Amino acid sequence: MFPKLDPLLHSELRLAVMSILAGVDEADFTYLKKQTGATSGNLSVQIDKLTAADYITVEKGFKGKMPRTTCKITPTGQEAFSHYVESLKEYLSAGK
Amino acid sequence: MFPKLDPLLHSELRLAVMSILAGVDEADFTYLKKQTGATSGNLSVQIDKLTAADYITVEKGFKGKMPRTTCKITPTGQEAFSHYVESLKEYLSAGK
DNA sequence: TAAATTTGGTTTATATTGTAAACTTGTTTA
DNA sequence: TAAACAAGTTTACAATATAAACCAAATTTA
Repeated sequence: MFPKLDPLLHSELRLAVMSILAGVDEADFTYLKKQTGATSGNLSVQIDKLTAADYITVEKGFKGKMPRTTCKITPTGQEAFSHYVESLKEYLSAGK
Repeated sequence: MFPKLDPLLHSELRLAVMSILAGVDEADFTYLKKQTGATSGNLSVQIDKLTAADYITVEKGFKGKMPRTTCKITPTGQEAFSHYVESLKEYLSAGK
């Protein structure tokens, strides 16, 4: 009745990040930070976790002279995100 | 863009409990335990938290000779649950 | 009827998480 | 060249979730 929710996605910030990445080709650290309102530290940690799970990939480069970190969702990540959304719906609709 | 999610509801077990209670008049401990698959200890703790927030009320009585704990959602709880569902939708649909 | 088992929980301890604060490295600006 | 800023990372601490241990009363069984 209540499917287990992927703990990696059941986190406010990681979910927000995945939600953004699910809709765009790629997004960089600063963009994610602005959109989510997260602190750099928190964002950095959560990006690491998503990367470790192969839900996203991170590429580090430079924009001019400033470092730039670009994130992209992977197929695994897309799949996990969709699955999470489906699971969650069972929780939300159970009350109806 | 990404509203803050009520931390009390953004928890797998508490969400499941609230989801059940949102749909019925009342439910007792054992029923909640069966439906959610939670351990007694975990369920007990989470019920306490929901009670402390006045999201649910708990009534203790007896069914025959055995103790029985009955839970009911409060208007505050209903409201918080609805609000959570609405907030969450913004996360889930952002990727579209 | 005494011992073992089950029911219906609560308390406590521990492992996991989330998050903020402090730090680093390099860049721009006054 | 000193101060302020950008883009992150590391670290330390607080909050959470969860399992394990415990408890009391009722029921079953030997």
